[in-house]
Amino acid sequence: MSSTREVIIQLGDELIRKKGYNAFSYSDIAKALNVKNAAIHYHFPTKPDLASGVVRWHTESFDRFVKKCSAKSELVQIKMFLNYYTSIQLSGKVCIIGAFATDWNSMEQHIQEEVREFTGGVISWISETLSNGKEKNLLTFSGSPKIEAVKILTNMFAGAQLARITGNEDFSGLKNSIIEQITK
Amino acid sequence: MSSTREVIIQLGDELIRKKGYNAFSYSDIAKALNVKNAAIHYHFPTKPDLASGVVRWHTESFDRFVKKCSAKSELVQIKMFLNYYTSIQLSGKVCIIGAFATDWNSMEQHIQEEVREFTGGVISWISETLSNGKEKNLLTFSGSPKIEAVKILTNMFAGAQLARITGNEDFSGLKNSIIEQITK
DNA sequence: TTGTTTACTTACTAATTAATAAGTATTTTC
DNA sequence: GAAAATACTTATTAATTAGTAAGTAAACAA
Repeated sequence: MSSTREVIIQLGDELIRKKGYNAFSYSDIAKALNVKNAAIHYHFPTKPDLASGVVRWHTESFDRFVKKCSAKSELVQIKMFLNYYTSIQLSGKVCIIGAFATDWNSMEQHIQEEVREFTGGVISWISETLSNGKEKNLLTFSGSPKIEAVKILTNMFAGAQLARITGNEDFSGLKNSIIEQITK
Repeated sequence: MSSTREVIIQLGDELIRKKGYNAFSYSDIAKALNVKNAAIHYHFPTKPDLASGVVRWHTESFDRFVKKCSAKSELVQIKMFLNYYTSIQLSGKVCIIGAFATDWNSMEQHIQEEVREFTGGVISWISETLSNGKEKNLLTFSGSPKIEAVKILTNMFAGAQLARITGNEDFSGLKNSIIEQITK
């Protein structure tokens, strides 16, 4: 149960989402852990292996999130999802979907598949949550749940990116506007 | 007026928006132009100089866009803006704002300022166009023009990013939903 | 206790990177 | 026609990169 492996994933995730996949190197992680580069290669032979580990961590993390809030009302679930993105924005990161999207064409196909699957899962969850909420008359929106889900996701993940450039004042406005949109 | 300089900017722009700022090198451009690396350094001594040239090109390009559609109705202007993003998506690129946003913390402060100014200009233009359209009863939306502008921009620029991952079917749905939202 | 696995280090390679200096041919300017 | 600017090439540097091979020390398993 090497905890080093987990710490490497955490540091890799932070670097990918703060600096970008192609802007960090194994030595960034090695220096932070006070070990040699080869120690990182021991746990993750190649950089795509580390990327894969990071994506898997997000998949597991999102599964835990879904489980954690499954008992709450649909409105609360969506609000919790928006809060997750707020914490991303406040920590100066971007989400893993956005981080990989811009570097997409420099990523291995294998990693693309994993990111694709993760992203599909997130969109499905939002869609279903919106759909269930509408059925129970807890949520209101026009158009298909899928399109509404994509709208919310793009607002949030580009919101976190945009906040780096223009500051964070717009982000909370964006978030409130989404809640208004699906509750009025 | 060396056209090489312009071609380098075009190639640099394409590489930044297709592969990412940290995923391309001067040799990518040099090979495409069939010249030596040093020839690129002659026109743009450092990589941030090239990034600056690319951002300036986008600023001038956006100014031309604003001028070109200033005589049209506000609805048409917004539609033209959405069409611009559609062409980005179809060409497999992301917009310059999104491209720099994810690599933000690996960019020089000087470049960050230029991107910030460009982004501010884009948001202002959307806001004002929405605001004018509302006054003339051509457009309808709840909330402030600024928030609505940020919503549209995030939908579009994350939409182009997301389309890389999930395919382009969602993008047109997103676009239609925005038009519906501001016209009904 | 012996052997094997784990988690590293040391030491290295080959490739790529951004960047510079010095030289050259062509064009432009005075 | 001389001087200077333009647009490169050749050649090189120093740094960084991802990745590997071989060795080691400690924990663990039979």
